[in-house]
Amino acid sequence: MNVKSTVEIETAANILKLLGDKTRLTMMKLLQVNECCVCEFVEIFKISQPAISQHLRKLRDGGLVQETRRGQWIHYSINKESEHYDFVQSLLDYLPGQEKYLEELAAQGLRIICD
Amino acid sequence: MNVKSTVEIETAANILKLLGDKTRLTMMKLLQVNECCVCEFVEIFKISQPAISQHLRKLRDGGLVQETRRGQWIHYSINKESEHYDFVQSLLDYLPGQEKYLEELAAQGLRIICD
DNA sequence: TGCTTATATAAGTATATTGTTATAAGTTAA
DNA sequence: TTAACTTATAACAATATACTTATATAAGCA
Repeated sequence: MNVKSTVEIETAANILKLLGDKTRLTMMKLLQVNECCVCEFVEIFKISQPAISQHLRKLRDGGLVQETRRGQWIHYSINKESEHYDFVQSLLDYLPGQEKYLEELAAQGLRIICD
Repeated sequence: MNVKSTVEIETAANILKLLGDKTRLTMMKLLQVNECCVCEFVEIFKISQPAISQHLRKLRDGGLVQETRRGQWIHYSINKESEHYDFVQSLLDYLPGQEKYLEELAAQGLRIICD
């Protein structure tokens, strides 16, 4: 195992605050293994589209995710270039997979509409 | 390496929210290697004694730390029996040691007053 | 162009969080 | 018992957070 990098306390606290919300944490766990379209998050979570957008903005402002526009859709993915990628991944590795949400979408035929 | 236990998303979000505060995160990092008296935290952080007490209560209610009374002093330590001990430790391992605070106390002769 | 769809931003509100000061409760010792 | 000391709790205020609805922006298409 490589030497573990350290994260300054204040920086770490900010990251943990971002992840200390059920919606954002679930988003991050989904993004750990799948790129997701905003419209998918809107289907998955029981909150409004602006609320989704605001959560994603926080994650993006914190450098944890990045966005890619594909036509009229915007896909979010983990920012692998983040200075704190290892730290975040090690946290996410403790969480159970949240693929159930994607499977539900697939069952409803909603998974592919923005691919 | 042993199989990693998983922490339910909601539980993890609650723990991360607890740790997503600079004061509490620093407390936890200190407790990772030292038992600390409330009075030491009061010296270390630039907030009132009740504010310290309220942070410690949150950590205790979350099961992350435990208290031991020693005469009129109360010492806090990491709760090694916590179901989420590994998860929390793995986070703390990414943070730089905060011994500087204890060294400052020692330099002022305040480290031993409640031992 | 104008219409539809996807996403972001603005503004407002309810609640949560983090601090404060005042006070209570528990321990020690005169 | 009374006084001094340590810590916790209560009450409150300021600020932050996470929603909501309304609206703006951007892309795709008839």
